[in-house]
Amino acid sequence: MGIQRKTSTIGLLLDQFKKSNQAIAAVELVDRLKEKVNKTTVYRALERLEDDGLVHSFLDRDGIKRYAICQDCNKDSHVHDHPHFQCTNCGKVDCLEEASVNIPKISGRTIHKTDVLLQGICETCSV
Amino acid sequence: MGIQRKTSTIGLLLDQFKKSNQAIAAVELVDRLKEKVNKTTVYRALERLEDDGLVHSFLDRDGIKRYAICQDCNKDSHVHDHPHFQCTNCGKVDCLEEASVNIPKISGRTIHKTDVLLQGICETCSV
DNA sequence: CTTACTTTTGCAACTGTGTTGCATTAAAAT
DNA sequence: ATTTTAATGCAACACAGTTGCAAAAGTAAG
Repeated sequence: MGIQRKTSTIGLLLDQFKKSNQAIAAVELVDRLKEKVNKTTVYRALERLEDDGLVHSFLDRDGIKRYAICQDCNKDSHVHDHPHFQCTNCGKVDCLEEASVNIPKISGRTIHKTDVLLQGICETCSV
Repeated sequence: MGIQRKTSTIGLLLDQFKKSNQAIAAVELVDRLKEKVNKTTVYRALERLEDDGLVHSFLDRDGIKRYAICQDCNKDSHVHDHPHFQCTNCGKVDCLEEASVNIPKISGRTIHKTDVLLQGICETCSV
């Protein structure tokens, strides 16, 4: 349904995304805002942000829902073909906007969505 | 820890995988065997099968754990770089053993595991 | 075939993420 | 200021998967 009203929850969430370029777990956002906003509200506000193309969501290696800022999306066009990277050491997740993954044609099947989750060691953890 | 004893649970599970080439949800297996085996036992037996390289597991679009037969794995070598395909209409999931996805090098990060979940319409549903 | 040893199982209770229904609050339009 | 309806809080729920522990069942040894 998208965002109809500018509420404080929406503002607080956008602030969180501005602080870093990482994909943040929904539970993490619930926790960060727990003094100010109810968890149901956080989940529902994230849905609205996603409907409007401001953020996109995906599941990480643990099946936990994560949200990250969108670069060039809006209410009508959401394209998220970029892979995501999760560090197996620190657990952080990044969008790899610059990397493109080539998906081969699969006979008999029509592909509409591609989810790529790469796992390994990030720069910070590889010292 | 792997399989130490040939139990009926292990046999029942392998039978299920022999029936089709699809990736079966753990909950689905629990349900199929619910008259014969306790759900905890199913989860633990699947773990053992995976340890021995007989099956591999991954999360589907809903974050549900699915298991599928391995082609050429064993206790020491598990390689599962093939993509998985989930039909958005019927929900079925297949291993695309033949398709290979090309993952670009990512500067500063070492990739150890690649999970690719393609979503779209399968042959049966596209009529 | 009996015994001893250890893996596997069943049960019950629990975790954790995410969802639902409903009454209340608060944007925003009139 | 009043009305409208989106957004919120709360409590209860849903559901996949896990844990601890006692009982059962493989397996090897005698």
